[in-house]
Amino acid sequence: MDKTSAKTHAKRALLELREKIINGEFAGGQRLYEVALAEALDVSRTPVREAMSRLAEEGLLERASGGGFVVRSFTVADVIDAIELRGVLEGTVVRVAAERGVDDKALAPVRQTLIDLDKCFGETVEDVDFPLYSELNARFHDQLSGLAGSAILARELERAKSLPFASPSAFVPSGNEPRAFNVSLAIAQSQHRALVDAIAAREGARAESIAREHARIARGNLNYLLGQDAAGLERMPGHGLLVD
Amino acid sequence: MDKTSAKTHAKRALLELREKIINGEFAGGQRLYEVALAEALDVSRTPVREAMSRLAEEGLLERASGGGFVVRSFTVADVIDAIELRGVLEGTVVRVAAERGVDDKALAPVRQTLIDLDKCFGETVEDVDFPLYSELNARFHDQLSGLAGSAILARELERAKSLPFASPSAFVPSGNEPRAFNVSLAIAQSQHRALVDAIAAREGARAESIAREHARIARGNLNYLLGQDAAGLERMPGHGLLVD
DNA sequence: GGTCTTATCCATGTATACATCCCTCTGTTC
DNA sequence: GAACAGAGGGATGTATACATGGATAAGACC
Repeated sequence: MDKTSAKTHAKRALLELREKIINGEFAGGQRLYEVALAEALDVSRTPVREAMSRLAEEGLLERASGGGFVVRSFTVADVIDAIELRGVLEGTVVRVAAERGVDDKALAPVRQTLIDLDKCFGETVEDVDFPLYSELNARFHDQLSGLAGSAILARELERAKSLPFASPSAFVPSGNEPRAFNVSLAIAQSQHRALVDAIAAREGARAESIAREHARIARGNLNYLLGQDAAGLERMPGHGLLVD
Repeated sequence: MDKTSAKTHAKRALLELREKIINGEFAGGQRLYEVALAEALDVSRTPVREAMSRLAEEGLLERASGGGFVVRSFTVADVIDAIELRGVLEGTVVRVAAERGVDDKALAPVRQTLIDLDKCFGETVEDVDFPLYSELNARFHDQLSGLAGSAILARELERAKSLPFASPSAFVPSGNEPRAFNVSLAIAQSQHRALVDAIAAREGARAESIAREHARIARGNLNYLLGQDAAGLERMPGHGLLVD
């Protein structure tokens, strides 16, 4: 959706503000002033307040004690915990899905995504269709959310994934990465298959532990980026939210 | 805090609306209209919008697709899942706390709460100080949240506990309950002790599984209430949010 | 009689004027 | 020189008038 064509001013303000925050145009911890933003976005304070309120729901802003909003800031430790949380919640969803049972009909689209994901891998380790993998990976994880048939669990998992660096596709390499980075994609895909098998076999504990380990790939990739120069970490989605 | 003395109209509206929702004055799924609420609360639409936005953050309201808010509604299955979620998140916090280590100084106030909780139990099974137990139990669980030293995990756990029926003290009996109900309090307290021991011994897996099992007591008590007549379920906090 | 169109109403969206509160800076007094 | 008081400015809080858009009902035409 083109952000300039959003139906209401509040929606447009929401899209623009979210983009600015994620792109790091505001420093983590920085306070946002209604009047200044209203002028910058060329709307009145009312839709700005509405947008900021929604961003607080998303977890990108925090309400300040004396009123107003500040950009939420994250340390590297927070990023690690957010990834851990996502893994725990995905693990819970797939465990519960396995325990309660998922019929083949509901599992079919997930299996189709697995087949599509396989097609991202070519003859050699270097030959990977990164953009397609990233898209299909996101689809796979989205499909997982609903498998437990629990709106409560799905909702909180979606919430956990909404932080840009906690998204399942946050650390998918963009190409020309070290060999080990590419190999991790093949490992991830084998975990995808094992996960679906465990759900189908109603092996809840296995499904849960695979999901948690799967999220650890993201943490590993984060650690790799941390070992690079400063420019490396800047490739992390939402790196502008980092402080320290 | 007296709700009539809140600093701003928005805060007062928030307190009053939250109370009305939890007490079931609005049916689950019912749409809330700004103008009607503004008149009922004797403020303008602006603070009402502000309050509703915060209630949406809390999870008591949902934003409707075409704008506006509806009271979030829960089925019994949702209540079960919310309790499960709380157990999973508490489990994660205590596991991570155990893995990362908690020094004695940080654990001391938790141990003090354990000692205080013991004092709630008298000579006989029937002799339990319910109000005090409920208060101290809430304190114990609040203290757990911070043990992992993770703001991210603590925040999401607090969020999960904010649904009235998912709170750790939601199903603490109020007195004159069947013997089995009272016994469950003693079991819960023994789990409290085992939990703290596991954290101190850095036994993450044990701590996690105890926390999950501990949450199951709430589910058991819910099932007990479901087996009673209709009046039984009405003693569940937030029963007004239930549909079906 | 059915369907399409139009008018009206009601709810939220938006802008804006004004209120209020807090913080800061300055000036005066002891 | 220090401390308190008052003034001023800037931020959010609030009320309200008006805009907009969707749903619904009524009426007219086929």
